[in-house]
Order: sequence, then structure tokens, then C-alpha cells
Amino acid sequence: MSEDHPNDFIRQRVRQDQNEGLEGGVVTRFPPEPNGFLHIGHAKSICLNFGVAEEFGGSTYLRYDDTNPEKESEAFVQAIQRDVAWLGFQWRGPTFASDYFDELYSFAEQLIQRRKAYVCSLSADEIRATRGTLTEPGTASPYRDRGVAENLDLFRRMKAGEFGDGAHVLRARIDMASPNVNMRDPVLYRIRHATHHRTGDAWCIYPMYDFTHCICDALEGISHSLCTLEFEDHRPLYDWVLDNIAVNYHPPQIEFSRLGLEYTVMSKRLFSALVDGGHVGGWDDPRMPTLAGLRRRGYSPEVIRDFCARIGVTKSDNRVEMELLEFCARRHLDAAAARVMAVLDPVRVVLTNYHGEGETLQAAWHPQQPERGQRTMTFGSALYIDRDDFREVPPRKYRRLIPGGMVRLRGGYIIICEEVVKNEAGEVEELRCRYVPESKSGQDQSGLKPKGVIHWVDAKTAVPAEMRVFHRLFNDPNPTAANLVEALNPDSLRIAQGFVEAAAVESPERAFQFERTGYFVKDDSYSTDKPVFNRTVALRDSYKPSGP
RNA sequence: UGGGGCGUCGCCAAGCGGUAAGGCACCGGGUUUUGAUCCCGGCAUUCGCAGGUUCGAAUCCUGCCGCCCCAGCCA
Repeated sequence: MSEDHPNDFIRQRVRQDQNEGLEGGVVTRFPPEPNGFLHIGHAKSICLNFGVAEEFGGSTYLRYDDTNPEKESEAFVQAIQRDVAWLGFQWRGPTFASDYFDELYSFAEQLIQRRKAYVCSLSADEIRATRGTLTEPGTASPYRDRGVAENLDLFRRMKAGEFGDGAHVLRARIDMASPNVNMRDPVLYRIRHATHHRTGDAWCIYPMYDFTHCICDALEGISHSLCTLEFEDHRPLYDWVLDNIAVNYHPPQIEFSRLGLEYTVMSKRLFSALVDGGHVGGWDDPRMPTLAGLRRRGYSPEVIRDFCARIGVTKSDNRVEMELLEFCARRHLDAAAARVMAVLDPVRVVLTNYHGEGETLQAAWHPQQPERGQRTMTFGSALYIDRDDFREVPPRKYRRLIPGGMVRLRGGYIIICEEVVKNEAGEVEELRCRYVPESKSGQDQSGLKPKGVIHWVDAKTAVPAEMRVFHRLFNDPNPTAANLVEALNPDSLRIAQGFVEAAAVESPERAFQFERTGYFVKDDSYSTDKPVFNRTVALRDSYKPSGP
């Protein structure tokens, strides 16, 4: 699977910078806030940052942007680390913005000394009211021209814990009339008497993102600071901070568009709402586009990385179809997954002329990979086949079992349906069939050429299993915060009580192709007495019934 | 109505003045004891629209139109 390296506009830029001589080489960073689980949108950023560094002989920091203690936790730090490692990347660090709180504080004092920052004692509401609007300039804070000594004194007392939350903030002195509202004296520090998951109660003032991020980038010698489009308006502020403090390194901020995916949402805030509202089982629910959810669903790191390589990196808004992710999943699973038979909706088949109980049959774990060896299956007079593989009234071009028709049991014998037994409700309860003794798979002497091949399991030895079939979480291709709950798909999870051939349960393999029904992964995190299989994705099914 | 971005096939996306890559999806055909995989073939006279420059424009210029982001003491 040797894909060409992507060559997006960011890589072109990095290549050019490198050719023009980059001191310190290529250094990138992936900077999540530890306030939730990572999702596939983060995977795009992770693959970009780590991928660029790998391709250009550089390295990548994992840096936590932990400047808002009330929303962050050590549990999220661990979850994030596990997910990045799972994707297969090795980071420098991890580092934390909180590692730099002392330096950050010094730079803040430096800004005060240079008359580039001041302590503002307006309330949050007053600051908002004086910021102006998108079309009108803001007005200066009455504290804007406080003297250096007073600012320094106030700021030190803020740090010392003399004031309550919200009493003062430190603001940059830039331009209240800037057409870019982010430049209208943005807040740099706020008072927050909160316990930080790493620094505990050492601090009661915390720096804001715009002040923190650029400085951490500079201190770590980040050569290319890659972020998403919504920070484009913040770039002048990123540059302003670094231009006004005594730091000798100034990374460029380069923006790209976030990933949009059809039929799902991509925001930690909305995930929280789904989890807290009990609409999903947790951040790692297999229907969630979180990396933890995708992992439980059976998507391997290779699938995610292939997907990220295929979607590209640009600045245009995008909403990628699920089909592409599913294609990547099938592509990798086709090669990786062991072939095994299973039925989700069993119908009993009785072979009236079969008497060789306990006969064993061999079948390849993977027909295209004979080196993976064979598994042993048991054949018997009582079998289960999938309800969908028999039709009393077949649609056009139907190739499976019909009354009086024949079909091959994959890896087994050809059978002919002679009788359909129904219950009072008129449902098919049992199929009484005759098997063709000389049609054994691999040594067929029958000369018969059935059109269809179906999967089956032996009723005596097959293992009862719970199979979880997932469908899109939302019916709306573009759910929003406003219609989040109404857009939920009530049929996003279907649990089938089926049977799997015993070899699958005994085998150490975890990813399987249940022939005809899809790719499944064994999931041990449920507490049931039966094995549980999550369906990653259905097989592509080109069987299209024509006509009504 | 301020500022910042973006508009190339249904969905992604190359292209950077020399006459529209590729992938997904879709449609044909072949192989197949998985209606899978695999293999072949098809799929934008046209690049948001309108002018202009040029021998030549998706690429340069001008003017429109559409969409996204920004008024947290979130990131």
C-alpha cells in the first residue's frame, strides 16, 4: 500500500521553506485541549502535522493547550494520548501549555513594561459593550492608560490571589478601532480561582489561547504552526504578540479547512451533549466519529490514515461523503479480515438425506491468502442459513435458495430445497432440503452448477453471538446544534441474535468478514455471556433487484 | 452595510498562462465456490457569473453573485 505522498499546499510551502534554509528543521505540533475525546477531524490534523514532519525529516510535539482548567481533566489527557498512539504516531513530549506558565507570566509583565498591555477593571459585560460591533469601532477602556507601575502592581496582585474572578483582566493595548475585532484590545489573562489538573492551585490567573499558543510555538521552535480556518482572523494577533515580546523565534501560522463528514457532527461540544443526553453510550460509542468510537467499531489506524490521505488538505469548506470512509474500511479489511461464516437472522435447514454427523470440512481463513491456513468447520443434518438467503417469491436475478431450487453451501455441499415449513403466522420456520453427496466442496463430481453460493453454520456447533449492526447516527446529512436531537436516527443500532462458526470465537483473530453480511470486529467491552461482534461496514452489494 | 476566507464533475481534489490529473460514487464488461475482492472500459469542450488582457486564460485584470468564519474573561 505505497500511496504517493500527498502534495497539498501546506507541504508545498514547507518544501519551499526548507529549500530556502530552515534553521532547526521542520517541527510541527498537535495541540489539543484536554476537554474531550479526539475525533476523526483531529485525525486529519494529526496526520497532517505528523505526516509533514515525517516526510521532511522533522518531529512533532504533542502539546496540550490546557489554559482553561474548568473544562479540562487528566482523564482526557490520557484518552488523547492513547488515541494518538493508536493512530501510530510518536510525539515529542508531551508538553503542556501549563509547563510554560512561568515564562508566559514573564512575557506578560514585559508587555506591561513596554506599555503594550494593561490591567482592565471593566466587567465582562462592559468589555463586550465597548468592543463595538462588526461595523462599528469599539471605545477605549477607561483603564487603558493606567501607568506601568500601577498595571504591574495590579497584575502581581491578580497573580497573588487578591481579587475575585472577573475583577480584572490583562488586556493587550492594540487598536479599539481595528476592523478585525480580535485586535480590539483582546484579553490576555483572566482571574480564575480554579484547580488546574496539572498545576493544582499554584495559579489563579490563566492565560488566554491567543497569548499562549504563539508563545508556546515560539519556545518549542515550531517551524510551521498549522491550524484550522477559524483562526485565520487571529493570525494578526499571533504575530502581534510575538512581535512585541523579547523572543527570537516567530513561527508562521498556516490555516487549512476542518473536516466535515456527512451524517455526523464534528464538535466536542455536541459530542458532550449526545453523551450527557444519553443518546449514545459514551464518547467511545461505536456510532460516534471519535477515534475511540471508530476503534470499537472496527476501523483500524490504517483505515483512518488512508482516509486522511485521500481527503486532502485545502482551504475550502468540505463535507466528505461517508462512502469514502467506508471504501477505506473495506479496502483494508478485505485484506486483513479473516473469512468466517455467520448468520444474523437464522432459519433452520434440515438435510433429510444426510447422516454423516460430525463431518469436518476445511476452508481457508482467506481465499486470496492461502498462507493464512485453514479453519475447520463441522457439517451436520441441522444447519442455519440467513433468512434473506431464501425467498419463496424471488425477485428477478435472485441467485440464492428458492423452493425446488439448488444452491451451494460455501465450503460444503449443494443442497436442494424440497419443503418449506411455516408457523401459524406464515413465517418460514424450517427448510427441509436434500443434499447432493457427490458435490462436496473441492471434490465436486456432481456436474451441477448452482448459480448461488450462500453461507451457513452447523446448528450443533455454531456459537450463539450478539451482532451489532450500526447505521448512521443522524438522518440529516448536516445536523446542527439546533436540530441535534430531532436529527437522530432511531434505527442507528440493531442487535441481532445470531450464530458464528466456532472457529471464529476460538481464533485469536479479531476482525472478520462474515461473508455476504459485512466486516465485523469482536468487542469484549460488553458484559454479556455471548461474544459480541460490531459491524464495521457492510459488504458492497451489487445485487440490485430489478423491477418491483 | 466592517474584516478575513472560499467557489474546478454528485462528494473530495490536482492544476500556478499552453489548451481540464486522480480518488470516491455511479454506469457497462470480464474473472470468481463471497452478487465481495480483483481486472478492463465509460463518466467536466469546461473550471460561480459577466466583461477585459493575450496568438492562447481554470490560471492575469475588473465588476458582480454565492457560501463560510469573526463581536468568549473558550480553544
